Amino acid sequence: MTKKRATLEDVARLAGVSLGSASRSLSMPDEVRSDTLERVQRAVAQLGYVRNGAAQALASRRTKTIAAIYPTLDNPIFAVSIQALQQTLWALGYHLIVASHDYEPEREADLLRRIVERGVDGIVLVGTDHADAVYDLQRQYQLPYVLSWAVDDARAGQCVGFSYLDAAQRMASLVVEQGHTRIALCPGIAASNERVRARIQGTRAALSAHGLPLRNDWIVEGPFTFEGGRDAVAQLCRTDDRPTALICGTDIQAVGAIGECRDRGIRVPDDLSITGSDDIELASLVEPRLTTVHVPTSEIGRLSARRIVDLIEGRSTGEPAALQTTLVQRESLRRVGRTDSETQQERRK
Amino acid sequence: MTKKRATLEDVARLAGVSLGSASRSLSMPDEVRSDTLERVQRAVAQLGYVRNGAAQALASRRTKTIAAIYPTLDNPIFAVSIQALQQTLWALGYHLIVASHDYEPEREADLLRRIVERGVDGIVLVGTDHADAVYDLQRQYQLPYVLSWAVDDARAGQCVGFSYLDAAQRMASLVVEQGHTRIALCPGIAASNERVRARIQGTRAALSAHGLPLRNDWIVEGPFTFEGGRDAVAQLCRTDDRPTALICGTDIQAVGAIGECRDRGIRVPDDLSITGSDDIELASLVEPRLTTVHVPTSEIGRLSARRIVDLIEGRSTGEPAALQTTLVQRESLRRVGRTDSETQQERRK
DNA sequence: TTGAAAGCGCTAACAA
DNA sequence: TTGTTAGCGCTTTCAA
Repeated sequence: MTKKRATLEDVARLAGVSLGSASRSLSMPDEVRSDTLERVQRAVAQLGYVRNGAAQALASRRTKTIAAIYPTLDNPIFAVSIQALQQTLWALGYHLIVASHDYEPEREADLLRRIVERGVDGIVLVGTDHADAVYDLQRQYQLPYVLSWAVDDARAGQCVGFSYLDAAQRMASLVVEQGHTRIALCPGIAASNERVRARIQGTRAALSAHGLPLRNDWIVEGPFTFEGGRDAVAQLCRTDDRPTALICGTDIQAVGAIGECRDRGIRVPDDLSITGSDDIELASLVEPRLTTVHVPTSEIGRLSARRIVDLIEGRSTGEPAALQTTLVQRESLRRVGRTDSETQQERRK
Repeated sequence: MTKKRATLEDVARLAGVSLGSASRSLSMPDEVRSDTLERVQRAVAQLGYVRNGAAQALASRRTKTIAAIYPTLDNPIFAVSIQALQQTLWALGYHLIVASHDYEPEREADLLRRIVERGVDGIVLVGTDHADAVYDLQRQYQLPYVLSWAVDDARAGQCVGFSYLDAAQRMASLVVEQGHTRIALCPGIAASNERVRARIQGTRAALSAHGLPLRNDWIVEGPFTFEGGRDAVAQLCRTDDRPTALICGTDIQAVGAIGECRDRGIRVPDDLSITGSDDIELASLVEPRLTTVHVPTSEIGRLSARRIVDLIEGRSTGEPAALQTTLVQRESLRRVGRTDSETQQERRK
């Protein structure tokens, strides 16, 4: 039973062909005569032969595997995107190695080092903000790479994402248009995260376009977790000088914020409007349902997979530069100074 | 710059030692004299040498990578578990390849075939219910494996999980103790999923222990999604003959069910009590907060990682057989025939 | 403790 | 189209 795994040589011998022909039958079936192919296939079946990936990788210098490094795998936004990435990659014949650095930039370089050592054909990263060591490794080993969740004119060919700046700007404008002037922001943690900085910048731009300030003490940084949202509300409650709207960087934070409001007896949206971003499935399930911006989560995974494979296989990539986002209006954001029933009437028109 | 990646031979030459010594310096540093080691290390640093994983794998027959096949990567329960699995595996020096079969048993065998071909040192699967082809492959290639989210006396050494039967039984008992007699179940989809079947069995056992039936038309199978929970409520609403409690197989379904109830004007828990399972973070954020069973999600990932590595490295695994779950009582389950304020008073005692 | 050398199983260039 | 053969870069006996 455990008679040592069969090798290609065994297959060739049994099929009565050369090693080369056997190899070709598997890798380029149309470059061998059909009867050769058939004999090899029969031998393969008979021996229950399976390729040895390591040998193949060593000889061909291609591992058929991609590594993806995420901040974390359990944020739903990434989980959904990874699912699409993985499915697409497998369909294209690639394996996916995943790793996460927990928002610690130095860890990312360590991970990448080990990934390089192990050998992969390409890497998928998140965003543009990486330690120099990361880019150094990429360059040194000529690793094809894709920056997902990012747009960057200088590296358009390797980016798959949307403009956080634009999304933040539009959301903030919407909030202002609803009559809010006292607006707080819970954007995430800005250090080593250009997406968070873009959010702050976009929000600030929108507010100042309407002559409103974005107060520094109302920019509450915190992690992308339910807890992060809770804490933001807690912090804003420290004084009586409170905002009427809280723009959160992610739906997760927004849901956490809503939970904290409920626990504190703050009515949403009556006392405080709250908005999110991402439009995760949960956004339309919480009470009140979340006003948010819909982002193409799965699409990013799918396109990142295609893009990295195109890059590896030397195909030109004809995908559009930046993906679109759309505002989704639900009940968690409310026109200022208006009662609930008025808002509902408005919505019915 | 792109002067061809350095090999161990280059290192050996530069260090003035043999290939063998260079190799040993990297893999078994205490089997070489310290000055040899030092010279090799210097050469490694100078050349910026990194191992070639494929060559190493080919020669040593160890890939230092584990593959994990999940039903899906974007269910929060799996995402959290994968995060822990991945972190622990990396800390132990292993890479993680992930794949998902979307609850299609045949796909799992295909994935595994490709994984075997590629070469991994071990695999992590979910549950015990797998196509014969999966176990055949495992056996044929002598692949060390761990069944996560499972307990099975016959394979205790490869299982890391808790008893779904027991958990379901205790939850159902709790519901009965709250005075419910009309109890529906939304357990997931039973085909190819022993965990779902255990839930049904456990629930039925608990009900019949109290002389109650589990009506077949109140076992509403559906996917582990928000939508699955919504649909369950929708289906139960088709007639006026309705349950007073709905036990969901996962918190995700429970949250979906609560959302559907809200949309239909069904008050939870007043008109319908709803319980979940898993105790995901969200469970305590929704309104009403979810009564559920807490399961050791991260622990399963962490222990699965340790277990598979122990198995691979021939260490004996001294972990406890089954992990524990605990009931978490919150507001979504309510004593029958009691008003909301009474329940709250009860809770205060 | 070290060096020499034989593979590991496959691909790809070359010749036939 | 096929066979031959030289590696791919490392690990691991085996002797020294």
